[in-house]
Amino acid sequence: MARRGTTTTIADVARHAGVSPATVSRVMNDRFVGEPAVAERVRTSATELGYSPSPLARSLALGETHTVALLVPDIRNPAFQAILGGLTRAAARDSYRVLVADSAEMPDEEPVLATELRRRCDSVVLCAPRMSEERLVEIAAALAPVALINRPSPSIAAPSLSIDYGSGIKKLAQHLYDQGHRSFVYLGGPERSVSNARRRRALDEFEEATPDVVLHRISCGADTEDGRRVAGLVWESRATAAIAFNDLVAVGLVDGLGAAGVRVPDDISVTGFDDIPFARYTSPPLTTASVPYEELGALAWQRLLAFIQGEGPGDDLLLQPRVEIRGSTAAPSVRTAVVSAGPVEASGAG
Amino acid sequence: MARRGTTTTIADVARHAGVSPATVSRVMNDRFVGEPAVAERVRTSATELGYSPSPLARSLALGETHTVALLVPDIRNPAFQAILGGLTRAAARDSYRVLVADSAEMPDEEPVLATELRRRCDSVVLCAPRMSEERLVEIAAALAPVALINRPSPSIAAPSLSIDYGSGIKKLAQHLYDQGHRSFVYLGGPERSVSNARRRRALDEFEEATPDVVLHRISCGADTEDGRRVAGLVWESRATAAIAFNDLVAVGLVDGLGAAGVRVPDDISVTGFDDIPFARYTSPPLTTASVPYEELGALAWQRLLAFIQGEGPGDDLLLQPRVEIRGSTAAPSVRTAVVSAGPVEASGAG
DNA sequence: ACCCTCTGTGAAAGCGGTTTCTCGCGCTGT
DNA sequence: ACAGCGCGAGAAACCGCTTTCACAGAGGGT
Repeated sequence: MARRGTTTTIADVARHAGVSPATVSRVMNDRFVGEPAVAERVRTSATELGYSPSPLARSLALGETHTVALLVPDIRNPAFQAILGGLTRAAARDSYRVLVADSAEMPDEEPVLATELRRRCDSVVLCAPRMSEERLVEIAAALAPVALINRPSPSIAAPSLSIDYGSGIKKLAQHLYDQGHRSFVYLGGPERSVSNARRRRALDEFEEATPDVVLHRISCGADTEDGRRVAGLVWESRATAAIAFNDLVAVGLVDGLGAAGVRVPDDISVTGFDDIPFARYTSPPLTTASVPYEELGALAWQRLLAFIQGEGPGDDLLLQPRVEIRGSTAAPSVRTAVVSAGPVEASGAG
Repeated sequence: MARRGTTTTIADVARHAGVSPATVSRVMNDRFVGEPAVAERVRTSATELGYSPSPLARSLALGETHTVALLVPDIRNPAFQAILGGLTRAAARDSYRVLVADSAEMPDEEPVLATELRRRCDSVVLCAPRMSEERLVEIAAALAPVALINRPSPSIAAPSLSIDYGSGIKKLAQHLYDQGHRSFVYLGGPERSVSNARRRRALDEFEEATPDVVLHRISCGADTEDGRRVAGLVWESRATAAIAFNDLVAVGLVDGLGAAGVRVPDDISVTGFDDIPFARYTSPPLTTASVPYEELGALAWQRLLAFIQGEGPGDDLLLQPRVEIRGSTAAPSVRTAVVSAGPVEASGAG
């Protein structure tokens, strides 16, 4: 904000043009219907004084800010950044701005953060909120109109856009199965992540449907470092294929395995999830499920705008990931499938 | 914004507590000095009615929004995303929020965008603005207090934080030189990028200081796709080492070269810049100059906050990149240094 | 008893716009 | 000539909060 008295206000323009503030307002908003000469006078005064209306004052008077908030659990996560990018660019086309906030993976902060954000904005996009369904429903009214990404909620009237993680993870598992793998290990994401729960459930179903498969589960996390940390555990599980929560974990896992002398995919296959821009450039290139996050952000905006403008929330959108088969998966080698001791000398982390 | 009349206002609380709005305001802001019983009454009324002050109205009255804008040329660039992350988290600690905007690499949009953003915020951080110095000076007053990232401007009183790209690129060139390379090609970034100019100038100096070096220059871009596109040109230049504008370009280049059968670093060495999180996981891992972008964002906030609070802008901060030597650089092979025709059959793109 | 200070609270004027309501004026119809 | 109408533009209320200023009442000094 400029120092008091520094900026030119609507009153200054009105005085300069010899009209009332109301007239200036009307001219500035193309709502003026009177004599063209008056409008012209106002316009020249405005440019002469370098006037532009205060968005703040307009927001207060109009009750709309042309701003939308995005709340993510971790702004450093490339997937969320991609969503942010898509949302920002799409919203910009309708001259909306995006306010970002990051709950730093603290679910308890989310409700208060979201509510506070909402007061500054016309709407808020909750991206993969970790808060409980109960809390979500609690604050839903205060947040409306709100959009949900990767967190469908049956009891809230809001546009909801999600990735079908279940279908994606099943496709990945099937791909590994088709290659001959029978012993899998799943590296789980954040405990309270809904998308993690989706993956889990899908794997449960997969396990049930294919009884000759053994599926281990490790609680891991969502970050590269998490993947690296559990490399030792993964190898010790003797699974021939690791299904990582996401690409970051997969990349960390591959790196951690490599540091311990385990080769991918020769000794163990690894899959990621998300298809972050760099997944194709890792060594080896990562087999993963491609998720159009940027598009997800853009679509969220599209739906949200319609919703803001009074249309219904629309049906839940469930985007299908597309499996990208790359170099990090291969048929299990006989050796690793049979020999119990692997090429690891000192097994990595605990 | 909520529908008119839906939210409870300060007047509602005042009425409910049997006091004046002024008193409520004072209580809510811990500026109340009267009878404790009154304060207590107000507080219970407030919680009972679920009241929280409108940030918008406060902003208008107080002349401060507790919001800061970040303007970047391309929100999808990981370097800018890292800066955004650092800024967002640092600002959050002081309960400030970040409004993001993206000029989509259109320099002419920047001044108007920045000015508009500034009206909504207490301050704006210009990240690598592509606009001319002239324009920047023109709008500086309207933007103040402003912070500059990767774009020092001698004539503007503002905190300025930059990466010493010149020093970084020289270190990379020196590293290649030490390995025996004498023929370099530089893949230039966006024409109007100041950081690109810095790199260019440093390479000019390097060329002058080491006369036995031949340095080609290719105009490229800042994205993976740009790097891939010029792979053919790079190989045709017969340079034994390619210095890419940044990691994205380097990654694209390596990929484009690989597609044409050129191996890195066997046939040609490649360096990037930035050390994005994935640089160490590419194939081969990328030799690059590590830049602490997240820290840059955090430091920017720190300086900006001090500046907002009336302290001086402080000295220009020049962060030194640290060269990370990885697998994408090696001594030039005799073959590629001598033989004019390379392993390419149909040279890649034009 | 009186004046003066001090204290707790409210009234009102901002902040910078938008919008409803009103009013004066020139025009038309009879 | 006069009622009625439409039109152009201003006055004023309002959005929700902060803050200055004023004021009533309590308390203390002489």
